[in-house]
Formats: sequence, structure tokens, C-alpha cells
Amino acid sequence: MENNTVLFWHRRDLRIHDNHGLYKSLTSGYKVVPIFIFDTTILSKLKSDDQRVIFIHQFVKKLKNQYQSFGSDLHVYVGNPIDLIPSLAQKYKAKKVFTNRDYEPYALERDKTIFEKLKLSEIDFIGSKDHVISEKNEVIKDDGKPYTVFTPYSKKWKSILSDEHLKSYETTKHTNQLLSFSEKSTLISLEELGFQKEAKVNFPEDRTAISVLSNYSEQRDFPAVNGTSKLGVHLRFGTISIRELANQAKQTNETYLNELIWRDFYQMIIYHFPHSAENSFRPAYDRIPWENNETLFKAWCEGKTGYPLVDAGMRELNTTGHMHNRVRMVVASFLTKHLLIDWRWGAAYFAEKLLDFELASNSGGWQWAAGSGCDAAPYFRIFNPTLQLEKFDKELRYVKHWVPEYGTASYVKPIVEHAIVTKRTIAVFKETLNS
DNA sequence: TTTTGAGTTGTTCGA
DNA sequence: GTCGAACAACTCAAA
Repeated sequence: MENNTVLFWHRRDLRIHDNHGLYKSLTSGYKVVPIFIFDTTILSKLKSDDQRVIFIHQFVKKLKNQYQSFGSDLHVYVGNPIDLIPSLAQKYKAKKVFTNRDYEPYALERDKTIFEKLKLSEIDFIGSKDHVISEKNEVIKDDGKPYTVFTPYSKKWKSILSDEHLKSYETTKHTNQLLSFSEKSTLISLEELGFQKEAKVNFPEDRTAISVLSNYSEQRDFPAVNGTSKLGVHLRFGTISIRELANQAKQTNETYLNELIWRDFYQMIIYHFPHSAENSFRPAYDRIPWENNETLFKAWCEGKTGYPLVDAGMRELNTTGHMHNRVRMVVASFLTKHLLIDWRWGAAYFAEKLLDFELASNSGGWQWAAGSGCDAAPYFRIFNPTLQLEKFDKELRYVKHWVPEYGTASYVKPIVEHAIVTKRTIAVFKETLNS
């Protein structure tokens, strides 16, 4: 084993091209050993048919093949990174460990522990910004504090945006710095990991779809139209580059760029306000007396509420692991404001089902719907699922696809009455927040 | 420090 | 059908 190596630890960046942390390791003057860890702390919480594990496995395999084509190899391990990273650093006699930063509470805690463990052996643990365009304290108010309102944040975000933010990291020019391995190891199988290998859903393509981007503003609100990019899962696992996508958005579609800024915004919020991952951003909203009726919750999960747009959305989610953005807002508003069920129940259900699940965006979005978030919709603003259907799926193309029995006698009757429950919810919120 | 204007994606009512 | 105002009140950002 050479004595002048560094590790590069792939996490939510399952690609070689335009990878900031990988680039930093390749240009550090050391030979680079790329690694990936199936984190058992995370895997143990998932069901054996979790589709995202299949997605990850698929892209880890692709990554491994790419490294092998460069005469190197991706070394894949299974276990707890807190133990594995220090021991792997010893095994490969690494001087440094490089990775890309992750802003979730679990990751921050984990990385802090690893940093301290490596420090004892005088090994540097070096993080890079790769998951977002602007991170942490890059976009802050004039008083040095983080923004909690989106519009001024986005203005500042745009005003400080430079070529540096969007430049591509040309890793492929430096692949000669990868440590060579003549023996190629094989990748652990999904079965060995304890997961099913048959994919039940189709994974969206990872091409950055310019055609979608150019019509995004006009088409994104109509669930029957294939007008959204479906790139969320690729951004989540870093199988496409956020810089590349932001560059395209900047040139083609301001509305889409704004969505990417929302993504940065929520990543920044979860970094500065980690409590908002699990609790209300505004503490007063943790006093809301949610009804949390399990029968109603089950009906919502299964798409049997009797409100066709809500049911179509939930069935799309259950079947495909995806839900159209507009419909996500409608079902979230319905769960919290019509059924008076805690947004955490809905967030947890999305966490289990959504292929593109991202903790920061999920908590942020749900709290926006519930009214408890930063810059959230006011509590008295309640989506009318019937009116939303009229506005965005007038011809019932989306609804008929997912709820074929709609309009027949076999379709379930509405489980609650809009006018009654929304009045009740406004009264409950008003009472709670004013007391 | 005080003041002022503004705040992702809505709905309902009445003219 | 269309339009503007009210909804209810607060917090945030910036001057």
C-alpha cells in the first residue's frame, strides 16, 4: 500500500463529473481512494422494498464501473461510517479524508464525530460545497444573520451569484491521480444488503431536460402534463450536478431557477435551524391540538378521501414514488387543514414513499402547508381541493388516470365536508395561536 | 431604534 | 363571468 493516499468518500454525490470534493482530492497531490458506505444506521430504518436503495445501488454500480474504467476502483463498505471512516483511513494509510458537505442534523452530528476521531490520528477531514449553489452563511442579511423569508433571500442569492458558484469541476482531467487497483472487487448485492432487487417504479431519466425547462413556467401547474423535470431524485443523490442544472436554468427559465433557490433556502434553513426538521419552525404551532384521527389518516394514505384530486395524488405517490408538485400542496393542505392531522404524519409518509425525498425540502414544504414554517402560508389560507381541480385539471385527465372510478357509484363519498372542516380548522388555529 | 413596506404557489364574497 | 377587497394579524427585512 502506498503511503501517500487520501480517501474520497462519496455520499449524496454519486457521480464523478463536476464533483467538487472529488476534484479537491484529485488535485491534492495524493493518490485518491474512492469509497462508498452503505450506512447501516440509515438502512436499518428502511423497509426491504425501499426503491431508493435500488436507485442508489444502481448508481453505485455505475460509479464503480467508471472508476474501474480508469484503472481504479470504488471500494464499497457496509456499516457505521463513524467506525468505518477512521479504520479505513488507517487501512489505506490516508493522510486526509475528503467528502462533500451534508447539512442535515444527522449528517452534521456524524461528521463532527468523524472529524474529531480523525483529528486524534492527525488526519484532516475536508468537506466541500457540492450539494447546493450557496450554503450556510453565504447568503445572509446585512446584520450577519440568516434569512427566514424567501423573497429577500432569493434577491441576495442572485446578487452574489458569481461564475465561481457555477463553474464545473473538471475531475476527468485528473483521473490519473486515482490509486490503481489491478484486482477489481465485486459490488455487494441488494439481497446481501437485505433489500429486494426488483424495482417497482421507473426511475426518472438523469438528462437535464432543456425542453421541460423552457416550458416549465407555463406547464408546471398542470398535473396531467409532463411539465416538471422530475430531477429531484437525481439532485438528492447527486447523480446530476446542481451547478450544471442551475446554469441551464439561469439561461432558460427564471421560474425553474427560483425552485433551485428554494432548495438552497431550505438546505440553509435546516443547517441553521435543525429543530425545524422535526418540530415547528414557529414554536407556537406545536400547541395546535391536532385530531390525528387514524381512520382519516388511513383514507388519506390510500387515496380514498372522496376528493378526487387528493386521491389521485396519493395514488400517484403510492404507485410511482412521485407526486406532481401542485398536488403535493393540495394533499398537504388537505391533511393538515381539512383533517387536522399533524404535518409530521404527512411528512413521515412522504419520507417513506417519495423517491426524491429530501429532509430539508420535505419539512419546509409541509410546514409551509401547515402554516408553522418560516415564510409559510397563513393558517387561514386553505386550498379548496374542488377549486384546485377546476383550475388545474379541468378535463379530469389526471384524475381519471389515477381514480378511474371517479364519477361512478363505486367512488367513495367525501370523508369530510369542506365548508365545515375548514371553518373548524381556522377556529382551532386562531384559538391556539391567540392563547 | 424606529418605521415602513412586504410577504410562493388561495378562497370567498359581493358588486 | 370578472374583479377587487377581505380574510387576520404578525413577523421580517431594510432603510
